[in-house]
Amino acid sequence: MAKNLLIVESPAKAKTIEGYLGKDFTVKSSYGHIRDLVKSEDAIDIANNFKQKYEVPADKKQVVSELKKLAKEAEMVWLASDEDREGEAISWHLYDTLNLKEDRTKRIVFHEITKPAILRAIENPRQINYNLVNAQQARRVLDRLVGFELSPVLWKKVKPSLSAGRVQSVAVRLIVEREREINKFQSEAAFKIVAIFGKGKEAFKAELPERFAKQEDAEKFLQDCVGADFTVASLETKPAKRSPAAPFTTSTLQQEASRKLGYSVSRTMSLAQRLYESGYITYMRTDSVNLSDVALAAAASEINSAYGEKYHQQRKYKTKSANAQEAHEAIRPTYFDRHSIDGDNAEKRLYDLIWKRAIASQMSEAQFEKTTAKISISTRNEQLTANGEVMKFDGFLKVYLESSDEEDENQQDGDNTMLPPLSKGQVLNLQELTATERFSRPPARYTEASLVKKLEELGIGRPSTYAPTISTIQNRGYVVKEDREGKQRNFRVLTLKNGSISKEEKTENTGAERGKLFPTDIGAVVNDFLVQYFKGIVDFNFTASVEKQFDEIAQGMKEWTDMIRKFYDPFHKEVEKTIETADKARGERELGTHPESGKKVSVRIGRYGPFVQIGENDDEDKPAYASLRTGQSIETISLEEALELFKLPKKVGVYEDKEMTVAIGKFGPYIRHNSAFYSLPKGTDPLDVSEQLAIEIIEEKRKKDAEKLIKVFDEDAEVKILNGRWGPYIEYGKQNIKIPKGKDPLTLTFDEVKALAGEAGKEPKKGGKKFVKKK
DNA sequence: CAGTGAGCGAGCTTCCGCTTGACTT
Repeated sequence: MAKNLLIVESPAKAKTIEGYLGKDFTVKSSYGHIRDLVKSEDAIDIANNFKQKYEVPADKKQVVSELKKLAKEAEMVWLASDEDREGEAISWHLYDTLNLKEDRTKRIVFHEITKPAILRAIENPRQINYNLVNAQQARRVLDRLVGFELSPVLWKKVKPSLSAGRVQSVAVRLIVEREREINKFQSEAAFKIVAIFGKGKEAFKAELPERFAKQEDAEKFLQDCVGADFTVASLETKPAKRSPAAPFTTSTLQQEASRKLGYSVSRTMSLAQRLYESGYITYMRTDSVNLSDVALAAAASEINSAYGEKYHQQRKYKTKSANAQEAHEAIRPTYFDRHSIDGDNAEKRLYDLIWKRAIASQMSEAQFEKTTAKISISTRNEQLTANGEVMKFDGFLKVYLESSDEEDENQQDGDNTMLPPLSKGQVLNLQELTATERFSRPPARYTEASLVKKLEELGIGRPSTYAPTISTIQNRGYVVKEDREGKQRNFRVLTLKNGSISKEEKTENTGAERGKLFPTDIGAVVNDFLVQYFKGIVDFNFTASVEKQFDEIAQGMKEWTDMIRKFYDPFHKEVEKTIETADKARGERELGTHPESGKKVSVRIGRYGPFVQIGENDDEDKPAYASLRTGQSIETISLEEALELFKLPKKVGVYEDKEMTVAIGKFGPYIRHNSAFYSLPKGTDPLDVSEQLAIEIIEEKRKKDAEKLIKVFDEDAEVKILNGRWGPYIEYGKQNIKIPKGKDPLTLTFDEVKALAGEAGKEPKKGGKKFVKKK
């Protein structure tokens, strides 16, 4: 039995370290926290100085009992959890739970998993820092108190099962407020002037820095340019440079993987986890941009041998975020000379991104020569500007270019172009001059990754929680990630060519979105409720201000119970007051009156989501109801759109003695007939479907289904074999079952099919929970 | 892929941060 037991947080880390330390050390992992507050109400004894009640969760019992056993046998236990608030608390929980003894326990820390760093740590043990532990307890207790007092308020005032918390509620607020900014945004049009001079290879573009708000001014400008002289008025050449970005942290990795590879935040994290467990990269949940000395040296030697010494430039980056805890290194390849890895395509691409970013971070800057030419117009006072850029030395750009969030349209056609040789006073030959109507753009909706970026800037959330937070706000129904179709918009283009001006109207698609975060109505209502009654909690600075106090606790300058008391008492009062006085929040909005009946038309949130109501609840004839459709919201729906909803579902006729009804569902418009669904062909207006057309659609679908059918097993046709997109499969009630390799679908017997259904272990899904009245 | 939409009834829900697998498609 080894004399020493060393405990870290992550099992992959434990493996690596065991290799560094040899036989005298057993290295084990705690798998993160081993204890948490109990789930029940009495987790925190508020009257008794917020005394906490902890328990070892079921899935950690085994880890704890193994560690207990090993600790008993070891001469010395080394607590090597991360050097941050949570890590210190993990060490203390271990100390307490494993019943460790002070003289046989040492606390050590390292920020990088390299042999020298580990050995140095072992040479410099210390004690558990209880100030830091207290800061963690304050954090934990505050989050529990906020979450478990606010959520029940929402259950009472909005809807059951909702949630609120220090982090998620701010994330939702950001999305709700951004959506409102976009909705109230008034786009302004202006004409942008672009000139093309010269021909063929010598051709280049110049722009007018100003834009014209009115078409007549743009037209006047083009008029004036007919037959005008264009002369190079000035020519300026300046050197410019660009420096590489810091190596990845969790948040920047998520952003770049989203922009460059199109990965969702959770996909990036699970791929990174696999790379980490395979030993290809360092730890992927980090807020540090720091590289170890070992890594700096390895990167240097790799760059020198692969690209030459002039491409190397050692750089040490400093974090920009105020509450970074920097317990780990930046995310980097474990070995810089490993240019590619074994793995699936997605893993390879992510590794490639990490490798390039880390290597580039240690490379020299790229050098450019930027040329600006100003071009005067004989008939006008304004000057056109042409920009050219020539790369003199590629530096880090040899391997990596960071992408940006803003798709700036000026950037795309203006920069990175070369100008032909020009001289001052040179007269230019105008090929074409255009005035194109351009529109100012609303702020961009958040993607998962840009939301993470924003949260990090606000100091809200941690590397380990960005991905789960994004899932939570979607799971609660506050936010949806969606594509939305854009709208057609006309814009005008005036062109001066060969001495004459032509006008044209073109169309473009605008406002189309892919994979963006949209608030739902329930998200908006919950947000407004929290902003109204708990402004302090959903304030963007709330986390920053409590973090400051946690820091003071960590430095021993503040008592954690005092801090929590000062927060809790007034907060709890607000909670009680709100429960007592606040009205139920339903986000109700009146749209106007029904043009025929004169009844009130309103929208609000109901048990099953947002809906329109025509008439009052206590009217003699019952009100009519209709649910809102995907993409519609309480806040933006118009009276006309609301009334449209009542035109469907619509009975369009009878076929085979059964009614056909047209309606709009989750997947678009459809015909319902005899409890079967038939999608309408694209482009068909659901209000315009005749009996004849409906019958055609149904017969067409049946014909196609019949072609797919291979074999029917029972009379009700609930079990059959079909030809699917990827080959034959069994339809077993509502479940689809794959036919195993080597089985011929034509010779399968009913018993074999039943066995397959059983093997798959697929019981029909049970319906939602139902309330059973107690007798 | 329906239509539903009051309050009542009983007993549920919920936080943030630190870690991985065990699940299904």
